[in-house]
Amino acid sequence: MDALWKQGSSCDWPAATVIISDDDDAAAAELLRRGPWTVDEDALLAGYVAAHGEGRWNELARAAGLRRTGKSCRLRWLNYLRPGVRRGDFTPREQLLILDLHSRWGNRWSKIAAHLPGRTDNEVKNYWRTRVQKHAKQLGCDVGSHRFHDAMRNLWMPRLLERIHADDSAAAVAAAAAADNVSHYYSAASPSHELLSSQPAYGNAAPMGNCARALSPDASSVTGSSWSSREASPPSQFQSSSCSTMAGCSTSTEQCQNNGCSSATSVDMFDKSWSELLARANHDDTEFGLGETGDNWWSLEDIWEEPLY
DNA sequence: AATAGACTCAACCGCGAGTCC
DNA sequence: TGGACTCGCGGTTGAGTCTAT
Repeated sequence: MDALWKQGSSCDWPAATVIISDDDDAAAAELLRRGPWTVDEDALLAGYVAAHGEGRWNELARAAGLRRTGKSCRLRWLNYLRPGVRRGDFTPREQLLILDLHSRWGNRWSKIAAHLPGRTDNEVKNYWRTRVQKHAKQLGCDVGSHRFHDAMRNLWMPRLLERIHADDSAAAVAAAAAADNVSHYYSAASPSHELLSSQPAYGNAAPMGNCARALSPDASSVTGSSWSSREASPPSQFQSSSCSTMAGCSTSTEQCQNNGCSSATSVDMFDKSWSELLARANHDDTEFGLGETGDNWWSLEDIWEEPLY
């Protein structure tokens, strides 16, 4: 379609792009808006869906008086207006789950997003393309390569686990202090999953410890081995990490940063430490455990043996 | 302060599958 | 059976924002 694009300055809608069809007769009826949605359009769409429900998007668009395609309405509703849509940075738990599920299913964004309550396939896809592929580029390899998968398993995922443990530990300590009952938490010598069980449930998701299992029907087909399933401790590059202990990261943001960790307020905590870890791995002549894993991909279940809640 | 390049993410596009007539 | 239509998915784009120089 050789459509003519212009800014819709003459219509009563806020400035936006409209399509004028080449067909003169249809032009008047084919004024379709594109580009960012306005508040009015959002209200119109949300109100109509609330009253009549989802589905039949083309018909809905016409009936609601929206100068949008049904496709556009559906996308706007699902990715933005739908109740329960979560916005903002991905938490370390979500990042870890994305890495794991992508290793199983590949670019099945909607399937992956279905296991991240409130997240859309578009968000997951964007996260992968911007964050993950950026790291692959830094490594000079493809995201589908063994090298990158091993880097994720041996560098990225343990780092995320550290962060999750640190955050949860700090939160637990804070909660205990607030209750003026700190000694109870330390003297109980409780395993982490008991400690963390006091944490509020994340969204509507199942607890992550169970999540990796419950949400992975084909988990049995994943046969990859990893350091945690064969060793009692992480690879050397992580044992030597200045931030390899929970205490190293949980005491304070400042200390964490001084120790070489990313800020506790930085959700994509690996961004700032990627180069550092990469350099360390190269210095240690580490090939990301490629030889140890053979042809098998890593699995979240391999490195996440104890429930986090 | 200005500019260029990098990055993010909302939105669009094309295509295949499913449904209806 | 097959054509029209709808839906949903994955890939791509580009405007706005951020960051480095």
